[in-house]
Formats: sequence, C-alpha cells, structure tokens
Amino acid sequence: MENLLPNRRKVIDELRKGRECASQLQELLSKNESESELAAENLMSNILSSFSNTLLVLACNESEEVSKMQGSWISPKSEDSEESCKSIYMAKDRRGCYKRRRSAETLERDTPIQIDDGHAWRKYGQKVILKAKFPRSYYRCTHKTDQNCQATKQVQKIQEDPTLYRTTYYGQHTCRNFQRAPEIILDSPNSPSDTSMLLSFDTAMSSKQDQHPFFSSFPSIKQEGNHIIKEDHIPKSNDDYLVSNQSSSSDYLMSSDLTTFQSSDHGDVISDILAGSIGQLDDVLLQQLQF
DNA sequence: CAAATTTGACCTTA
DNA sequence: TAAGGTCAAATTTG
Repeated sequence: MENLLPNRRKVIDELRKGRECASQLQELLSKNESESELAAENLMSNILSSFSNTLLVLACNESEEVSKMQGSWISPKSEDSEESCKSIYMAKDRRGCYKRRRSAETLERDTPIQIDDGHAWRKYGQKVILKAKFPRSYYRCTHKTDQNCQATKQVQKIQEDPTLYRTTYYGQHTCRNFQRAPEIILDSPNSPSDTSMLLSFDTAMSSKQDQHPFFSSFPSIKQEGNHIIKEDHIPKSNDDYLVSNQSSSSDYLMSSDLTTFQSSDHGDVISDILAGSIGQLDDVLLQQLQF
C-alpha cells in the first residue's frame, strides 16, 4: 500500500518538466518536413507517451478510488449503450447463430505492447479493417468451451502510434482459472486490489462471479497468442510489422481494476486524453494530481 | 497428438 | 451490399 514515493511530488515535477520539453521539441519538429524529422517526431510521440503514462501511474497512487480506473484505461463502454438490446433474435441453428455483441460492457485500453492481462485467450480471427493500416485480431477466452466463459477481446495496433496496441474487452470472465495464479500470489502488495472491490459501487455488473471481470490482478506466466514475456521477440501473430522492442515495463498497467470503470467520471476524461493528443494532458491530469 | 493459430468462407448488421 | 465479427478446416506448434 505505501508504495508511494517519499518525494513523489518531486518526481512528478520532473516528469512534468521533461514532458513539457518533449512537447515543445515535438512542436518544433512538426514544423519541418524532412523524413528524418518525421522519424524524430514519432520518437517524440513515444517519449511523450512515456511521460504521460508515468504521470498517470503516479496519479494512480494518489488515491485508491482514482487508482483503479486510471491505469491507462480508455473510454469505458463506447458502444451503442442505448439500443444494445434491439436485436435479440438469434438466427438459425446453423453456423452463424452467434448473436451480436452481448452487452455494452466494453473497455478499451492502449498499451505499449500486447499486455498480458492474466487471462488465457485464444485467437479466433483476424480481419483487415477498412481504412485501418493494421488488422484487428479477435480473441476469446480459452475457457469458452469448457466453462462457457463469454469474454472476448479485440486487439489492433493503433495507426497514429504504431507502438501502441488498442485492446477492447467485451464481456466478463466467468471462468475460474486455477492454474496460473498460485505462484504469483506470494507477492502481496498487489492484493489490495481485491479489497478494492469493496469500493465498487456498481453492483450491477458484478454478479457474483469473478471479481475481476476483465483482468486478474496478477500477470500470468504465459499467454497464448501474444506472449509478451518471451525472450527476444514479440510473436507476430497480429502481423506486427514493427519491431517494437519495447521494454517489458508494461507491468505498470497491471493493477487496473475494472470494477470502477463505469462509476467514475475520470474515466472519460482520461480516455479522452489518451485517445487524443497528449498535449492536453497537462490540464486535466495535473488537475487530478492536484499537488 | 492435443492445443493454438491461420485464414477464407460464412453470417449479421448497418 | 459492404464491412465487420465468427466459424472451422487446415496448418502449425509444443
């Protein structure tokens, strides 16, 4: 719990300065057209992202409530939340008897690499999306068959920033996965995320099942499809053309607790920030940091 | 050999 | 009808 840095404020300050500089530099670079500058500009984007994400993480520690939704989560349920239940008819008994997306419980998140969210996923499709540079991959829970777990997710590389993947989660995990947790549980500092459940207001979506609808609190050892922990390269299952030799530092995003994603208004704010340009980050984020 | 991925066909929705 | 989501046979992987 007390993992707050003693001089956290200073850190934030420094980060802020750094990001400000990076921001200015980016501005400068954007005025030139040469190719090398384009590359540099791209780099700047990444640097800015790092700053921003770090600030977010720090902001997470600020308060428990805030922490849960801010782990770089993006836009809670964007779907057509209103008319979601308009097409209930499930077709013939044939192959395409799948119904449309079940509920509006969706969640997006951008991560530097394909993050391991602690669940076992099985890839079941990949599509080229119109006007999108990168294909979209479809995953369902590995336990769809044996436990009828309905959770799915889609992963797609973000066009504006190919170093990031946008993952959209649908449905909740109803599966119980016993095999992957044990060894990691030893590490206690994470466990408060369980108690955080108690803070969750929306009993609506937590219907007696797993406490973390989309994620478990712990990183898993392996994940099908996209293992992020493997040694030298990231598998190109999603046909990533880029090298993305990111560090494995994505762990900092792991503590997110979904249960709050629709209960807070911060979620929207943050999502807008991250989804859009990072330049606006200062205003809102720093407000939330309010130091 | 079982489980995971790939990939084109099939299905639904707008 | 086009675009996106899913299925499932073929293929790959461990």
